[in-house]
Amino acid sequence: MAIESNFIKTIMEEDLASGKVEGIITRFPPEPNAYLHIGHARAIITNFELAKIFDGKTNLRFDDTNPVKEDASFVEAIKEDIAWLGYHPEAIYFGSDYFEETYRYAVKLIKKGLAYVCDLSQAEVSQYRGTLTEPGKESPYRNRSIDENLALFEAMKSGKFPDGSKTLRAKIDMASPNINMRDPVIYRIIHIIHHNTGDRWCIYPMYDFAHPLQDAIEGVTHSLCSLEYVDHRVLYDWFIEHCETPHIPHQYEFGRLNIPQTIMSKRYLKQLVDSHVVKGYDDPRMPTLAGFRRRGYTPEAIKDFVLGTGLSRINSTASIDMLENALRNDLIQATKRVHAIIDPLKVTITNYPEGELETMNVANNQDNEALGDRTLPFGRNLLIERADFSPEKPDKHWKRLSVGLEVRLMHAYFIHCHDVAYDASGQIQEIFCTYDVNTRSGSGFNARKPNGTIHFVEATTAVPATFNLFEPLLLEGNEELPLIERVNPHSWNVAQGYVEPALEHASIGERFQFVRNGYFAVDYDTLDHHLIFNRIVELKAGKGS
RNA sequence: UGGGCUAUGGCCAAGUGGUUAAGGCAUCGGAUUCUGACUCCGAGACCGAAGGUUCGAAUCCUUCUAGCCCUGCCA
Repeated sequence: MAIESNFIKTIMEEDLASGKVEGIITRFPPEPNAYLHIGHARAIITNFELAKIFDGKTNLRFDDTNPVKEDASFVEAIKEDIAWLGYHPEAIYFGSDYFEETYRYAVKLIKKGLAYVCDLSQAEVSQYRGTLTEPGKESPYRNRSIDENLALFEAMKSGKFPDGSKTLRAKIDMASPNINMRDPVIYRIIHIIHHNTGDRWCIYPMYDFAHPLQDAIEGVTHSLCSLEYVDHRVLYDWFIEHCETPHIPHQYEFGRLNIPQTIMSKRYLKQLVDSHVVKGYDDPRMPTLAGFRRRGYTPEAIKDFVLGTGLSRINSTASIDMLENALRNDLIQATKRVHAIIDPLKVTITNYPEGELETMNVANNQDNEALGDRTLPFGRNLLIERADFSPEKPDKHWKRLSVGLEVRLMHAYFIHCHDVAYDASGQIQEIFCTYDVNTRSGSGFNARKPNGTIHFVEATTAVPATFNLFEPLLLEGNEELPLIERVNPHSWNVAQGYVEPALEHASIGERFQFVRNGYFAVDYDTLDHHLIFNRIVELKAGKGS
């Protein structure tokens, strides 16, 4: 799927046409303080796809200007997720690579009388800032001389002052209705080891100051970000203008993409991991890209979802159906369609000779010859899905097996049920059927129509398997409750069942359509010849079910 | 009257003055089917509200309403 038309694409086309820019350069700038989640996919895909359309470039830039929150381990995880999505950045940068340059721009602002060292405490700065409806007051340190500011800033840089004792602030307008313009702090003192620059620096630029400069340094033409930065754009432009960067980038904002009941906040994701509600950021129930990957989602599906969802200046909430539909669309042509019985019910074919077995040759995917074919055993002892049998036909829409009814076993024969055995507790233990030799799959038999088609597995050759039927972690219930209590506690259900022998050597990560049971992927934790499958997504329900 | 952003069918979303307002998801009918899957037909909005400009407006203007963002030395 290609990117749909959207307002940013239009802007780029116009900029190119008018000669405002010569080429498109975008960037994806994550802060390395958590794993990427499905919400980030929109930003990643938008930046890369847009640049691709115009034969431009996209950088990956780690926005690491706050060493107290960031960690090198996240850098690797983020790189991996982006590569998984199929994107290869033109270059990988760190905001911290530009600390020297950023510092020089700060000095430049001081020299122009546009920045000053402020001794106000954090609380005082907050007080002086005013409120949403009242203007702020100017800092008493606002009019220090340029020389004094230069000396003080130099001293800040060389570690003469403790954390929080001083800041460098841009001198703009304490009465601005836009609070971001009320002399924003642009440098703060933090004595800590930075994951990239070690102890070389003890002053760190703020996002608002660093980001436009990073964009300028890299030659970014269209700096895309989310809606909450709209109010920051004037500041962005102010820094670009007054720092007189050789290159002038522009910021454009778009809305975030949410999924209902899904946790889309780094803070909460961290909480789930730290509290062991999940087994890690890549737990298959997590809405992280790593979680989706582990669960068996394909990057193509995520891309199609994001692209199909479009882009606008609205924070939108796309239904999970869209994501699942994108996944099914990808999987339906890419996966082998095989048989698995998740909740087995014994079937004995009473007129089939004991001890005999025959095999059916079946295509792995009737719509994709490239997937080859396999053999499927058939014999006297079979297993079918418990839900595919009812002692009596429940209603006229029933298209499965009942006593007195005949159904087709997919890729095999018609069977007719004539008896049911119950155990002591009244549960159905086993059913007895006869088969019709003339109805063998592929024989072209069409003398009569079966009541439906169900799938099966031959009991003596079937391979035991464990099915993880988990649901993604969803938030439910009272929004007042703590997050941990709102997470669906039964999100990981396990079933023991069987798969056909062809799957015995399935490889980790391989995906299948289990006919009538949905799509599954072989999980990482394959144990002792015992296959484990994660359910990725269910088949569409269809009418009457 | 702090500032900013947004408002198109259940959910996304094209559309930037001119035929019956694209498309996807979901839903509901129907056909087909060796998966009740897939596929294939068919069905739905007068564009937040009210005015106004215009021969003509979802697209321009006015007013109103609703939602979201902003008072980190976070990003």
